[in-house]
Amino acid sequence: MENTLQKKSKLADFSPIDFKEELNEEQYAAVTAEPGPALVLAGAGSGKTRTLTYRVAWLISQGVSPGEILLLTFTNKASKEMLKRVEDLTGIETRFFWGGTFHHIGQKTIRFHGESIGLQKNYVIHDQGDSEALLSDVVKSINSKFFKDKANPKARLIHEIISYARNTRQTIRDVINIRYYWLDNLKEDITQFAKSYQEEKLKRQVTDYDDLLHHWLEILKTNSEVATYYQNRFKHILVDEYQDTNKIQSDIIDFLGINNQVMAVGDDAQCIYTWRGASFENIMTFSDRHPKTVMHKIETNYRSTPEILQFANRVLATQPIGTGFNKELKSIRPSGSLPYVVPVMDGRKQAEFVIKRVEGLINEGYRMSDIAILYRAHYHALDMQVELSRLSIPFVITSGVKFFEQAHVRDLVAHLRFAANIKDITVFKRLVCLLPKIGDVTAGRLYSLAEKFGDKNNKTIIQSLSNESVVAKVPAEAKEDWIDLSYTLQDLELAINGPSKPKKELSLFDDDTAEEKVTKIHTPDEVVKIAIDGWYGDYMRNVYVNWESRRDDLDSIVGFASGFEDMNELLAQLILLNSESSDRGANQNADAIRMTTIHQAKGLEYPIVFIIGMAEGLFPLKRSIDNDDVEEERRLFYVAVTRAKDELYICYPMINTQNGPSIRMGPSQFLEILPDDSYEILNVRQTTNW
DNA sequence: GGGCCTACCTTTTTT
DNA sequence: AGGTAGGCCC
Repeated sequence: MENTLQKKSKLADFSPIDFKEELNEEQYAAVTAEPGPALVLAGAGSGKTRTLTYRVAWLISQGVSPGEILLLTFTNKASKEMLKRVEDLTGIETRFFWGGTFHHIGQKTIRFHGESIGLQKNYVIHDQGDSEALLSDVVKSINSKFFKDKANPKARLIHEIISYARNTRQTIRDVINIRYYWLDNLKEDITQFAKSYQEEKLKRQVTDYDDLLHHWLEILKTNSEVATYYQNRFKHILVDEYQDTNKIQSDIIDFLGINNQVMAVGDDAQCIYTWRGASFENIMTFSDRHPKTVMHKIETNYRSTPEILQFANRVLATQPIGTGFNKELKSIRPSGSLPYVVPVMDGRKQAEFVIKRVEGLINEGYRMSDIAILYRAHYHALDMQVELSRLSIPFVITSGVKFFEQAHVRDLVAHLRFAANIKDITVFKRLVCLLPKIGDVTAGRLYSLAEKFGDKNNKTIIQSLSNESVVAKVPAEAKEDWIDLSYTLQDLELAINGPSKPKKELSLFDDDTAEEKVTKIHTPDEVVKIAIDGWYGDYMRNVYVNWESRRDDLDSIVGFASGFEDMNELLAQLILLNSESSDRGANQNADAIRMTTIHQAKGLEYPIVFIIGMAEGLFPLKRSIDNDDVEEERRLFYVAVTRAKDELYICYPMINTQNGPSIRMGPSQFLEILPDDSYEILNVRQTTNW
């Protein structure tokens, strides 16, 4: 009770919010809804995030404490945006809420309660690459010749199948029957691989992304005390982008929301993650699973001109009948120009057009940061990037090479991860394979050797690495590096865990509490610094021509780490935030053109939007057409279109020069199907003087 | 057998 | 720019 009052007084420092004044009627109804299950259908640009954040503020104003609210989102970007706006609005720091992506909250729950399913607090998360590497090892250990047969799928595809099965909670047999029928003869093998893979991960104390959801649900289901705690603790569960939840995510929400406290917010027309198991069935059947659900529709669009909205509505109207909830966005803005469709010769000409038009827009008074260039796939933006760089036009690209996926960043993080969890042989291999003459096989052998030596002599694996008996088996050319690396790892192990605890049970006479005081456990940023100053810092100088800029990247991780108190939390974030893009070309906050994939632009808005590569085969992608996934691409197009506030340009190259011989292309079927008066065609040759 | 080097290809989207 | 198959060397 006192606690609640304190939080309220904090809010009181802020000017009180006049909910009625600041929201429209539709929004107000959703924001102030009575407790109970609610489904908020909020169309694009209708103030979905606004509604969500005001809902939080409303709940706080009603005496709910931040700790009783769970905020779930789908992507890091959405989560960051939402938490920031909640903080701006309520003045309450975001750390008082449980908020973040599903994976983030799952990770946290497992960190607290993982023992019951066999995971220690120091378990480590594997990213895509690690997961595939481990799976590949598992497959080889079961059938050493499996990958020798070129007809067999690669680890990547097998992982994709296993992942899809888990996210949709289907058996691997079913998934293969439906989506991978050509692998029919491998059903049993892959099922076996999946089982062993699962066991191996547990043994190694690692999880992949999917485990973060799976173990989370598992803990809730098998541990009624924990389940009851969270079910009662979270008085309000708010789920953003509900249309993009997959089966396991909706199961988690349903389970946590047993007391009818879920408010799901979403837009079925913007479901664009079915390839990851998202199912807009979830949103369509929400009220069946949550009886007495109150539905709120928010359809007033504040973002776009009537012309752009009409275009968007027409795109939706071309969906097959009965695909989603009926909705029609209503604009309140004054009329603007029709969307422009711009045929261009090729990627180069497309870039030229965009740049020329950008110059015009700047003269009209727009800022660079008002302009976004959206595309279906990273590689569609290649020409664009080249031209912008050539003319030194500032741009921020939130796609392509991801910061945390670059080799040197992963290498550095591998040090920390291995020191934190020495059972993780996958990450060990990644590290020592950097040394000359050490490959996958030798790395595995050396690991076993150190493990055995450690067991016998009551030392950790890392302590054993520099022992003569192990070093003796290291290839001559690698010895020097090996020893340096060992010392660095030993420093890290000490810095992370403090003085070594003997691996076996403590003897009765050990006074480990006294020991703890001798060496302090370092903060995460200090640990990162140790890693950079260790073996790797020297190594990278010899390997990378541009080692200085890479070194800067690593140094920036020290800064990132200083925001963390707990090493495990830092490591989890380093993996889960891997979509955090590097700010190449310009600073994130700089006045620069934004370039992103449509997926990453979801939830964002820009005065001016260029959609490039709007040709049949590029958007929808040929592959989607082949796989019968065109409807999802259409929703994606809808998302792209509804990002625009004032002006929308849709360009399509007529010749594809990407790989090999030039191929003629036509406009996207999504354009062809629209009535002619939905847009205006711009003939580039006649419009050279904007 | 194991590792290295070169040429090729990768991916559609994210955690 | 990073990962990988195929050919070659130890």
